[in-house]
Amino acid sequence: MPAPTIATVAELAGVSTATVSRALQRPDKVQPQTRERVMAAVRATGFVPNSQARNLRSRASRTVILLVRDISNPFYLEIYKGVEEAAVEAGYKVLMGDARNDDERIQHYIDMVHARHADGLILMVGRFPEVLKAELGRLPPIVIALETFPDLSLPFVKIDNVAAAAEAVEHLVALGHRRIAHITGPMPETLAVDRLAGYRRALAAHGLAPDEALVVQGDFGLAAGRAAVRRLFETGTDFTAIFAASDQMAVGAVSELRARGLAVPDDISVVGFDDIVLADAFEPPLTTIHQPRFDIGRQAMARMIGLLAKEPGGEDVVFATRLVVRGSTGPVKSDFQLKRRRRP
Amino acid sequence: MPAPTIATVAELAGVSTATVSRALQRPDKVQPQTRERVMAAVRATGFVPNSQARNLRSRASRTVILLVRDISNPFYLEIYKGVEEAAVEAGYKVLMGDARNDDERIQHYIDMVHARHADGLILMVGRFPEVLKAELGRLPPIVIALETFPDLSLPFVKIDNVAAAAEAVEHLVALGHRRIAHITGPMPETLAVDRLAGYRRALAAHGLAPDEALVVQGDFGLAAGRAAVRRLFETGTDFTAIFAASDQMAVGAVSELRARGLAVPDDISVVGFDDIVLADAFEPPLTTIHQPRFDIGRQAMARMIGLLAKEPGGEDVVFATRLVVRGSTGPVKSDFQLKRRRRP
DNA sequence: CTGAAAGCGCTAACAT
DNA sequence: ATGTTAGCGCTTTCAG
Repeated sequence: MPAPTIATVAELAGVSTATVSRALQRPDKVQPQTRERVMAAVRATGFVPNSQARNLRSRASRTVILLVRDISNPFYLEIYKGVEEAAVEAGYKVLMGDARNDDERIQHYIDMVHARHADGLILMVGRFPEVLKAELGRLPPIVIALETFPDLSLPFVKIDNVAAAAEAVEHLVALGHRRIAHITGPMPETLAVDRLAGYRRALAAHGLAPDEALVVQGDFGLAAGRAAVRRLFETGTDFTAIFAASDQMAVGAVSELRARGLAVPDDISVVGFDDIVLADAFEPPLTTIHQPRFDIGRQAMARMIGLLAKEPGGEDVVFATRLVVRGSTGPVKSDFQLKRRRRP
Repeated sequence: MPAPTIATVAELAGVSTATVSRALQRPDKVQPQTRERVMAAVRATGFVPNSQARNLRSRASRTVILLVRDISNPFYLEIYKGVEEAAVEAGYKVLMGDARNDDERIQHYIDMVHARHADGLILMVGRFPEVLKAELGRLPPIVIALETFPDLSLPFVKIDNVAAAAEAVEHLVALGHRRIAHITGPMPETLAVDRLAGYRRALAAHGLAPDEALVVQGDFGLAAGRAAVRRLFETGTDFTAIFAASDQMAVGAVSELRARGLAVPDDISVVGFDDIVLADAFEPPLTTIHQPRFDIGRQAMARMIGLLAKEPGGEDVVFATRLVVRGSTGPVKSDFQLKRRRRP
């Protein structure tokens, strides 16, 4: 037998299809006893409304695309969880897209909004997609999460990266470190720029002269952390601590330091950023900046729902971060120069 | 102005809407020059087909739900990537659902198939959902990935867990270990059962007597790895190596061993399962079983696409795994008992 | 090869 | 409060 439609239910309940629709969508618009008859018929037939027909008519898909920079980064998992939970509660679906910094893929996901596969876009990508710049006038509903694009005034949910980075560096300074290296994110993305600014601000606040040799560019990935440490050694730069703009890079840095016979934190202290799931299981447990990922996800989706419902309110939110001090940072060692010479 | 529809294009091209539809869907069914006129009109209007209207008519959603056991496990990321890539290529979308071992959530995702939000289900959950058992006769298209449910004959993509687990244990035996503990997955799920079977098979193959005190149940999560080690100590069980049924548990176990003053691999060797992204950045780098996650994801989606297209073929696939030997395993130490007494 | 016309299953507008 | 009617935008017969 074919799947029951609204007409099947209407016939069985002895009402019109419009009444069935109303009983299901706006129960208060129909008399209790009629509603009960309809509900009984729904149960009897096992009717499930066809969402496509409904969406076609109501011109909505009740789907949101979460477009992330790089799906391989476990950082996004907790965010997705928050987004998904808020979505399910509100009867929305979430498609997660992997931007891979690839314009073609980004275009693909944006086209999906035009093709009515999705109603809106939660962006967590490093730069504002070129394809969207072309049509700034008629953008689909967009919420920016974590990232920011200074020129645009779009609703956002984020953290204060400058302050968080400064806090991380303050922590190292308080431990006596003076030669603090920084592994940045991919410049000139705002995330990377802001964290670098926080690093510089903290140094300046303590009268420490900036040294460009201490700043190495990365891309948030594990391999970049390793490469950055290699580079610091190649340039013969002295340092006793590293502030990495992501945990993945911090982990890579620790791994490379160790390969060169240096101990963390005994020889070099390392601070990360993100507090990924395995940060506290790592050896040594990683000192890092914790972000309330789940809440960020939930809030981003909540804003999106407000946007789609054309509700007036909706405040941009800046979430608080906190420094989590674990085992990868310790007091500076004065005999570092000696140890350094031992390396192969 | 409202979004252009197929009628807008038809008018501009001076053809009927049916011809526009054909030019777009089955270009070979329309004369080259007509097609060119249509395409020009499409470009001129910026027309994007409304997927909802199309799907309503063609009774498909071109969407697949990937239902995973626990989204927090980074293990699934690479699988998702594989699924998503195959999906995008074939014009499909992927919704990732978090089962959380919660029947209500699972029900929610299954309802989505009935409501035509999705065409099929790729299952990566520990047990076959109760809600589906009730309707074994008219199941939606389902592909089982990684997991297996012995009673059901559904298309699957998996690895040989028994053989892989046996290989892991063989490796420990070859290093001289005789007292090898095993931290299982959640019993009685097939994944956990199979890996335990592989562990036992390898022991038996070398004439090592099974000892139930060496087997501790876990749930694949980090905390379970820690708890399992605590339990081994509480029961006063002797062991020189651990085979954990997941990397997350292996990491938890290492962390707990270290907290008790034991070194890995000097005092205890540890083998994991999965080869998660951070496995080789971990200290010590984790010896583990590598699974071709991306390919498993791709293949699962490929099978689903075949299923939906009602193509005849479609072979069940068993992917090869491989043992990756890193730093967390080493030769057994004979003075282990002595060290053991030093612990707090 | 192309056009006319009939829906897919639902909801919104307009009646009553 | 309920019913009637008219589509949403597309694909798919069926004719020609």
